[in-house]
Amino acid sequence: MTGWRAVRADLVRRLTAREWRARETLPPETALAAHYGVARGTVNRALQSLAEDGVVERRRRAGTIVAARPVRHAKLRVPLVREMVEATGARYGWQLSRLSRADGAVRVRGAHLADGAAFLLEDRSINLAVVPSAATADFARESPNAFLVATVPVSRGTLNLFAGGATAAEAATFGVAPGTALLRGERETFLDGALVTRVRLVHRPGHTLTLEL
Amino acid sequence: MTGWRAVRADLVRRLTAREWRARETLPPETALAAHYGVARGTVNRALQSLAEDGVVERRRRAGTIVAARPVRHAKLRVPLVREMVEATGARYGWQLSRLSRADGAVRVRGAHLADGAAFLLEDRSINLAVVPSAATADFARESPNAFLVATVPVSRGTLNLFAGGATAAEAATFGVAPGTALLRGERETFLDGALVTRVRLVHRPGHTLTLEL
DNA sequence: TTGCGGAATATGTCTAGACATATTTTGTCG
DNA sequence: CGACAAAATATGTCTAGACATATTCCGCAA
Repeated sequence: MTGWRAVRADLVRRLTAREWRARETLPPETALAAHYGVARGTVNRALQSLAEDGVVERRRRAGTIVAARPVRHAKLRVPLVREMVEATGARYGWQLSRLSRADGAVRVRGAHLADGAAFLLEDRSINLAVVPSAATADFARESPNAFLVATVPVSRGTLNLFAGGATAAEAATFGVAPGTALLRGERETFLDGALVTRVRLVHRPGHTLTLEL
Repeated sequence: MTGWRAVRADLVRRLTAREWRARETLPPETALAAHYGVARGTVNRALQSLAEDGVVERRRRAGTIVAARPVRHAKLRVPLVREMVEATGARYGWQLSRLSRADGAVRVRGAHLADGAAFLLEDRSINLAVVPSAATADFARESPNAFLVATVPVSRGTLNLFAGGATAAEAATFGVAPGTALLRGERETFLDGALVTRVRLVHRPGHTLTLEL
């Protein structure tokens, strides 16, 4: 088998065999191309792939070096709420609890359900300046997440994760004692620098968030 | 400006303008190449980039469609412990508490410190079959993370995040009441399908893990 | 109508060559 | 020795063409 994946695989093999140490430079593309008997473009593809995974760092003229800290930026798969629920074999549902407007934003509070029981509480505000159609969306029927995914196709943002004790209301919702440790999150999504939505999430007790890298 | 980045940027613009809806197919590469006045390879680069970011999905013959769930697989930057500590302006430190061996693995327990105070507790086991040199590493001086990063340059794995109440020992270490909500993690790293290391992490009270996407 | 095989088509990838761009290295002049 | 210009070099990217591969489409036969 040849091709850029084969070249990449062999470079990974040689890297794990420690043929080159951290901060050490690999041979230039032309040398690797001659070694593997492929065009430089093929080696370039393989090395760019390794660079994207943070395994190597590349700079013009300086060459390609083994990254000092490998898994700096990794590719993760972030599961969607609906998928998380259905992965447990439960039926997914959404229940709106409160809907209000203030300061040019729609605020939606509700719960994602698994077989009718609270799975994830959500307190979201949506910027009407960026997403005017949120003013007329039917959030009783459709979860704000589903609405936004269909409305804002591409965006960037941050996700903060932390632990906190359950408030009295949360404890009642989940049927646990107040103060029970809960996984919380706060996510902000931006489009062209403008805040699209900010959401506070509270996972049900014992929930585990799995990230693959 | 031309080039694949410009093509990508314009496609993003057209996608955010909803020129094509979810599940709808974009024009084929040849048509886009003609439209932008570039070679097909340039359009291919732009579309592959969008596909990697999960904005579109591509299949041979079927064409390129707008992804139904945009942020399915996103590129995140996972911060290193040392960077997390130093980002707060504190001095980083590592303190080994226990070192033992069992079942072909080294078990290392210790704490990452911020200005001398516990920042993150770590209970790790390292598979000696995959990393024999872990048997002789000096984990009192060097944190296992630093050792592994230098020893195993490329790997894949999973990270589970959840919340849990502080045990009596953890509460004493952090100086809080037992049962205080703590952010916990369990990370497994694999190399060629073999488990390299498994580590249980306990963050200090109030800690926030930030992921950028 | 249904099943199946071949034609059509969109993406995947490779090649060879070329030029662009960012650095580093080297050489020259004070 | 130091500053600065010129040369060298490694990666970034584009092009045009070609073939590979997966999938869909379509027509024909049972």
